[in-house]
Amino acid sequence: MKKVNETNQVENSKNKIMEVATKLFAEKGFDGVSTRDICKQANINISMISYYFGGKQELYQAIIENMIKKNTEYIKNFIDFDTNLNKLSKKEKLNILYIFGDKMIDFMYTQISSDLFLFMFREQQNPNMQIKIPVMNFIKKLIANLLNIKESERQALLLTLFFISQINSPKVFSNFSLTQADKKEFSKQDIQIIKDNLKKYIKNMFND
Amino acid sequence: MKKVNETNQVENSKNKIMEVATKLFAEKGFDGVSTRDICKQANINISMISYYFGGKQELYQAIIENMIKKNTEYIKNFIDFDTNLNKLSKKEKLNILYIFGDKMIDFMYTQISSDLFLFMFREQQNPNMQIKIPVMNFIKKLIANLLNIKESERQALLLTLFFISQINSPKVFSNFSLTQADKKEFSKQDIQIIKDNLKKYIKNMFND
DNA sequence: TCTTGACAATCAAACGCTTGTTTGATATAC
DNA sequence: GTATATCAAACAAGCGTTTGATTGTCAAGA
Repeated sequence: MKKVNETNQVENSKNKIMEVATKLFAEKGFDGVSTRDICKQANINISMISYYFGGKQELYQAIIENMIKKNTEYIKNFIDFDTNLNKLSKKEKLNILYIFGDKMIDFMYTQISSDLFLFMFREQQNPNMQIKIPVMNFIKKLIANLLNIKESERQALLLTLFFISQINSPKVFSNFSLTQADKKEFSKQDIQIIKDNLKKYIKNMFND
Repeated sequence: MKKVNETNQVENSKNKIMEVATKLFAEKGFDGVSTRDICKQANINISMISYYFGGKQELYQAIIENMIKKNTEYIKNFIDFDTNLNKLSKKEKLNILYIFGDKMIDFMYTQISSDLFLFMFREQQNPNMQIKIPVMNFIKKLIANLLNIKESERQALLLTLFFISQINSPKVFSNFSLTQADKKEFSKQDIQIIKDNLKKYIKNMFND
């Protein structure tokens, strides 16, 4: 049966699949989720994943690319990736780092589902997937420009910044918690504290 | 055929399975590894996983428990979990935190395979597994004793400390790297820098 | 000392089940 | 009437586990 031949209908089905798949992949990882799981929860026929995306792997890829694209666009609202770093003062560079941390945390709480970040987080551990994340590359350049340190330390610094902002997302936080009592959402005050801590960390890292 | 009826032989087979399984689970996650993969690499018959451990899930559990036990024993060499925290000064408490970070980083580099940590790291994301990690609970108590802050912030702080020390393990670091060039081991100097940074972070967190 | 029988360790093969994907039919739209 | 979207059913491959046979070991009895 052909429902309604408007692109909307197709996009609705595709989006529904991606939405459910994102949630499930985030929870259980790529191998932990079956195409049947996804289709059942999305109320969509088994064959549609292959029909729309080509296969499970391609659906996975599509989700990650979509997520990175959204994050990149979001961060671009606050940080200009084309900035000539050499023309900036140290204070200005540091300020970009503050904004980066601030906005990444906001992004996790408001933009898209926080599942996406847990997803991205997990994905980075998969050696087979080497998708470039423009935001990360820019920040890495920024760090390189700020500090005359070895590549390895630069990388460690970048990862630390990235992780600190991720760890504190409710979803990630919740999954890493030790007790049930910890499994709660953060308040706005909590978020502010996390932001301040991250800022302190950056300041401490680059000013000493 | 019965090879040699010494417990050694049995332990050798069991250890071989655990060793290979740990490596593979760390690389690809629980669902990403098949029992056939494990047995093939370990040069051991398919049926032996069920024979020795009961099944794949039980093998997984055994590995985690073993890893946590080793880590706990190692850390106990440097930190007394039974210390009455109320009798310590703030400086002494901070010192325990420094030692904790220091030794955790050392542990990742020297004790056992660094795979184990990537494993544990990933494992913490699995909502179905809620195994208690004594080291983490002690540090949490320490933080609670050090700072009169809300539970959520305490938890965030604990996770941040734990993650920072984990992120910088060569294995984790390597998997999170953006480029091939980053995929290298750290030198002793690098490790010292990481330790110093962690110490600065702790100092900054608790002294301000 | 030799034989015997219970037991431990290992194996190839088979089990039933789930997986991702494909198929061919059917319904709808323009 | 052609193209699109959806469906139930079937497909081969892979999964974790079990089976039943086989081999090696060693203590006990002759």
